[in-house]
Amino acid sequence: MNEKFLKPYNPSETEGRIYKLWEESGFFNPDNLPAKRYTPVRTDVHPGGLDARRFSIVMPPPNVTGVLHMGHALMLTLEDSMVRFKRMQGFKTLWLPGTDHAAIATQSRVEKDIYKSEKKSRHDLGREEFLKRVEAFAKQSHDTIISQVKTMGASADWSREAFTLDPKRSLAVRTMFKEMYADGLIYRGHRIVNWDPKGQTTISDDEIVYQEEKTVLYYMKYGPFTIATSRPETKFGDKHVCMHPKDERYRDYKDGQKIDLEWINGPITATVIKDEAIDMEFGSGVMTITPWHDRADFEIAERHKLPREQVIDEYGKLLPIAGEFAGMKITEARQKVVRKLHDKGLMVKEEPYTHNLATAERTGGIIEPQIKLQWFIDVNKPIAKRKNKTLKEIMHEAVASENIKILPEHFEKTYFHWIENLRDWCISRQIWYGHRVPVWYKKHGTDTEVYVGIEVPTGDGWKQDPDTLDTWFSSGLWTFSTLGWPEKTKDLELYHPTDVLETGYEILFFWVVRMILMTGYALGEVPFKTVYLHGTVRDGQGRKMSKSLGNGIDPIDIAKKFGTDAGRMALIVGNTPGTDTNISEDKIRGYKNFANKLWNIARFVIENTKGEELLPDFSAYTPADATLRQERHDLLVDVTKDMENYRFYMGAEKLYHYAWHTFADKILEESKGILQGGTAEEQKSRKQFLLHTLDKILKVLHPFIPFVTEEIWQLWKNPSTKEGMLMVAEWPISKSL
RNA sequence: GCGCGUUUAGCUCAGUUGGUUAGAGCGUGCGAUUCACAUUCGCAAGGUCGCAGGUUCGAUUCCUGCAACGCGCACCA
Repeated sequence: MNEKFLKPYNPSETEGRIYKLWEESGFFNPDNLPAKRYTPVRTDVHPGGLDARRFSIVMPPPNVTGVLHMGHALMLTLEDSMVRFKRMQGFKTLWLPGTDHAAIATQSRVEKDIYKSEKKSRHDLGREEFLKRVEAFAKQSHDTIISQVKTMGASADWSREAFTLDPKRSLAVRTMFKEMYADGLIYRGHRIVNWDPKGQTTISDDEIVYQEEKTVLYYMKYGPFTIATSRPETKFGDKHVCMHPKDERYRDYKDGQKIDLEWINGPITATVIKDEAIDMEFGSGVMTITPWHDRADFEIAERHKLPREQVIDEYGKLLPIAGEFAGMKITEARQKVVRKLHDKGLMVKEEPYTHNLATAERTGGIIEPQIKLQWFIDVNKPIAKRKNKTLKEIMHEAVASENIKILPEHFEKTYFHWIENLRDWCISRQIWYGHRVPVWYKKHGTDTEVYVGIEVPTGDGWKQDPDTLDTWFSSGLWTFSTLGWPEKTKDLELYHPTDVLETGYEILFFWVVRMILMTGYALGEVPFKTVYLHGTVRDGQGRKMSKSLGNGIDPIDIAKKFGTDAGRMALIVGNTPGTDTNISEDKIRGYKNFANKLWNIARFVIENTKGEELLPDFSAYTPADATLRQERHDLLVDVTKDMENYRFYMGAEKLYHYAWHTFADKILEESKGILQGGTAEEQKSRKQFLLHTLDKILKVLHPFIPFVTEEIWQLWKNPSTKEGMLMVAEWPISKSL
């Protein structure tokens, strides 16, 4: 027996070495898996001769913005467990890793750093220099993240690693943009968008976070009417007063009627507008509209073809239309406008009011709706090459047809609900880091020629659109851009659609739906068959981990302190899909002890079976051992079912319980007597049972706790070839259930 | 406002299609332990399965209503 077993299991001495062993074997790459077991050609199942027994997952690419957190650790643990399980089952298994450039997040992070150290803005540096800085940061951050992903034991194929902004993915992005433009799905137009004054860019509806704000609702005199607003500082240009056509209180006022009245900065002429969008119950049932800075107002103005005027600039300051208030920040202007309204006798009353304030997810900036010329994806346009279905319909059908299953199932309702409310997707961003919009303009007198293409146009005078694309545009292509699209590669044919997309539920709308959209459009198929959504990892008391609370747990610290396996097991057990999970050092410590328990189980079995070889076909078990063998078999069948049905939380717990409280506590204890006082037959039977059980336990636990199981396996079996590694050993329940 | 989820032991949570005495980990109490175990083992205490109805031979599980908490979406000036 190896001397190592005389000491407790030491993860920090083991894990790096074992990972290296796996990596050097080449088996992370499915092309290198031993042909005999992994490439049964099943032309009957998959016409064209491709291997039907293949399994693929693309890794949700971590952002190159920071370091690995517990959410990543959970994602990696679940996916690695799936991948290792399938690999052992003999599937040609690909787990394709990568990272995301995370445009806004990365750019704002670097901007902040530069401002801190040099007091310079990106404009001080210029586009080219700034991008150099971002790329340097991204590179460094990438290296950190990747090494941390490896620390978690991820058996991903690094030879296929991708980055959302590398040349191949950029080609995919430009190709997609061009195709969608040609099909009329991508268009450019003046629309009201979410403007983030802090980040100096538009953002999509999904990048908004609403925060409750206690504020004041001001009632003001507007000629014969009383109007209510929480934002008096935007009202300078309001020259249209709206009410519901059926509102009896205002039946004497006709649509289009002109009314002269005294307003903030002097007399104006207002026009009456009747529109059904007005809520008669709210306030006085009358409102003025500010089409440039409010979506609902914008829509009313569109319906009635009303002029629109900008009141607030891109930095949140008032424009000359505000008269004496021009140049002020809106927060400052509000108080002064209120005072003036009081002075002029236009203020009727003030009421406390609670509403939701829209803020930018990444920068925290307060969103100011603005009308801007932007690029959009039309989600309601019939697509000729997709049987005249719209993108909305494509997304809806993918899940309604059960071509995609979402776990847990109730998220399917949330998914449909989201699609119903979906508006055109604004994809252009006024930031510098990211995929530049592949559109070039050339002026011919007053006309502008537009070129949309993959390559830079030839000839002089072309200027590229300054904007970049929403980072989710490139992430939306992830399942197929990573496999080589737009080229028709063997990988694409073999591994797409992927089998599982495993990610956090908070990212369902950002990412999962956009992959379904992009893939449905580009390939006419689904990007994956199953979506497994995991919950948020919280602290031991169920609080969100945050810097300010200081309650964060760093997966890399955990790996050092307790071992990666302990952290992985703690993340798996009791963690059902879609539900948040609490994790504490106490829980992790428990699984560190489990790794050590397994270590000692191995020591006991090896020590007590000296001279006995594991006989694969042994069947001369005593009746008692035959019963134990049947129980073990039933358990493994059960666990295999759990694995195939994504009940990892349950499979892992059952194995933990069996290994510790059945095998160790009962069977090993009982074996002490048999091995000393039993007959030769009894001893032989029991030794075989112990050897077989250790062998199988190591195999089935390997997907969850790969390091300690592989280490024991290596010390015990001392395999002469890399094919003898536990990582590629055969799953003990042979048939797929 | 619309929708979704949760409510089970002191704490954190499981409980797959309704079926014996409802489970785990941690914690607590008692005992054992140089014999695989940087510890471990044995035993024990502890639950009206949120509340009220309904379906059923039988409900923690299915249905309805209510309550508390959490989340998502939308938003009214």
